[in-house]
Amino acid sequence: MFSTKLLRWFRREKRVLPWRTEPRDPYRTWISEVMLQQTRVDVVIPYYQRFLKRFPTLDKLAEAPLDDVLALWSGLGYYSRARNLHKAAQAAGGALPRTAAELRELPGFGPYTAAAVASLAFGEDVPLVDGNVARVLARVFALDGDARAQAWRIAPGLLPRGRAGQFNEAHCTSCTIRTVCRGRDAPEQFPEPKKRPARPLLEWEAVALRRRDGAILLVRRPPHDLFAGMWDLPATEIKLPGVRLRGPLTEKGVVEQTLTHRQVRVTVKAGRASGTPRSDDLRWVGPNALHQLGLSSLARKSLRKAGIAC
DNA sequence: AATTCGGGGGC
DNA sequence: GCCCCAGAATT
Repeated sequence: MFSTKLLRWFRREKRVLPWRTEPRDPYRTWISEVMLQQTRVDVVIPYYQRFLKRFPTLDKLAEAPLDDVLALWSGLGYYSRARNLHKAAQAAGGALPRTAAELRELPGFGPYTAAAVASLAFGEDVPLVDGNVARVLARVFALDGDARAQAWRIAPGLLPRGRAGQFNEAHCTSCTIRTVCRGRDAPEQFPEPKKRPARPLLEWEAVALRRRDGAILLVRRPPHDLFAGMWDLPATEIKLPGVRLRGPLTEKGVVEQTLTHRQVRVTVKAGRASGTPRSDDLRWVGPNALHQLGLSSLARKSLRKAGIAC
């Protein structure tokens, strides 16, 4: 009997990745590579489809308001990726540069993404190192210390000239170099496991204020803060200039979200209010507009806890 | 060289 | 609940 797990695996392996068009499109390659940073293929695909539908070209992305870009990124995490994507689209001036060195100048292009776009979409002979490459090379060569940095040093020598794109994208269905792999007998030892940092608890109280017509009061989170630039329920401690509370707040419950470096816990309250916010970062949002707004996953959890579909 | 920045899936 | 992770920017 086949397990459902096996079937799921089989389906995943057969799946067509929508950014692997022929010929390869630089814009699409770029978007997919950025979305795939720290994010699984299965999660990315629907986001990619929606994003490409809304921003089919570099120019469309450059012309779009940042808020629209963040809205399409809502739930994907690491929102600076979206802000940098937008900034880079505007800086590119109509077309992406064709070399890794030049791409590296654009915001959001680190060593990996620059090499990926240059080799996959423009055919440049440059190697790349992602987490997988670093791990494989760490095992094959028994690298200790900073495997990623050493892998970048080794990679150019492994690159078949003229086929960098093909080489960089290849994935191992089976390992054919076991016999020369120096980490074979202790694969878990290479690369050295990282020590995990503590995860301090970050806690605040937020309030879902509803106007008589059902609109919800949302605030834009400040830059350089967690979820920077995303919309959220206002914390009860912040001032709400122009907004008047109508009646008491009632507690609706607690929502939590585990992030890489923090555990976040938000106590959600609800109440009624009215008035005209005297700030661009504070606005009433109709219940039907919530789904097309740049909200973090935690913000959506908070809204649902307050009984608001989003 | 460390720290920060989200989130979901496997078990 | 605890594990993992397909990077970049900042300090």
